[in-house]
Amino acid sequence: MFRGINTVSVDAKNRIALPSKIRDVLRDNQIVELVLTLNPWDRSVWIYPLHEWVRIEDKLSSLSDLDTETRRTKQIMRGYASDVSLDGNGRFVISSEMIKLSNIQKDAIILGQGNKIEVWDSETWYRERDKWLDNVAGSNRTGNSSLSDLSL
Amino acid sequence: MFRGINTVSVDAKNRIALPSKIRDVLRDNQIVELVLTLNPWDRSVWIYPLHEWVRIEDKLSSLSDLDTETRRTKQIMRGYASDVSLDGNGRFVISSEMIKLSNIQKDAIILGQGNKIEVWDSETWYRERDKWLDNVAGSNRTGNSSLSDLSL
DNA sequence: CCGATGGTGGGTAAAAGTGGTGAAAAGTGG
DNA sequence: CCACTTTTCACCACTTTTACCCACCATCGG
Repeated sequence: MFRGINTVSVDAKNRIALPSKIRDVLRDNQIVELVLTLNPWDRSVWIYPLHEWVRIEDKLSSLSDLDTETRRTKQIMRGYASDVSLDGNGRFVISSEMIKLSNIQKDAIILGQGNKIEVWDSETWYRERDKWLDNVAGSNRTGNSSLSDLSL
Repeated sequence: MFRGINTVSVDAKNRIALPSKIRDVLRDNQIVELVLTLNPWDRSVWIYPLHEWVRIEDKLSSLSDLDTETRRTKQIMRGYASDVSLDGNGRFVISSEMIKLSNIQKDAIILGQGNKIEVWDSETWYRERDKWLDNVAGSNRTGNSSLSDLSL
């Protein structure tokens, strides 16, 4: 569904314009409601179509409240989820809280990632990308268990 | 149902304004009666729609009184439960007793959590959140039990 | 060269958030 | 039972934030 990479800018009012390619996908699939949340591993932002997010939310709700770590997972993933509404120019507002967490500066990167969209601080993205590329180039391919299944 | 995070302030009269996003959900679902109680595990405040609270109250009632820990849970959760009424500006009063128990200072955090709303002291929340984030960042993704089942 | 489209910046009216006052109600002591 | 004090709650007023709208610029294609 979502694929490709785009550079976007964050303006003084914390607005980010969704690339028109992405908006085309949303229109073609009649997706009007989006939900934004934190990707805690990369500290990037995830944007899901609502129906996809509801699926995840339901799973979270079914987890127990007795274990502290699990409770925190629920609290943070659901707590940092917020509805995304686009203005007339296809822009959405990203809260300053989320800006801080994801360290997004003036320039950001939007990555299409199948069922979701990722938003990264551009510098962070390039650094992580290069780190991974360098790492992969030098290593033996079979060393990574989850990748070894791929026939590329 | 409830999701998202908001910062709110507690004024000199112990009033807290429910964020408009939350109020929208209440209106859309025709929820007018709310019940507030203590979340004994996190020392935060839980706010339930009345019909949800009744369900929990029934569950609590069905628990045995023989085990001390269970009895205390019943006593605290039911004992500290009180009706919440909103003023014309969508604010409710939190008792000074509850303030003390949850250590809520001037700044508080409101978290949407599915069938309920949580209210935290902001400093406590950020500390707990950062602890969890650091933990997630340091661990391999598959190492975290509560997250491993989620296909995000 | 010109028009269409995507991206960017900014102004303004409306809404949300916050602080305060006064009347009513509840609580307390004589 | 009454008088007095304290608390509570509904209402008003001000400040800040948000969202909507319009205008401009840059780029691309005909």
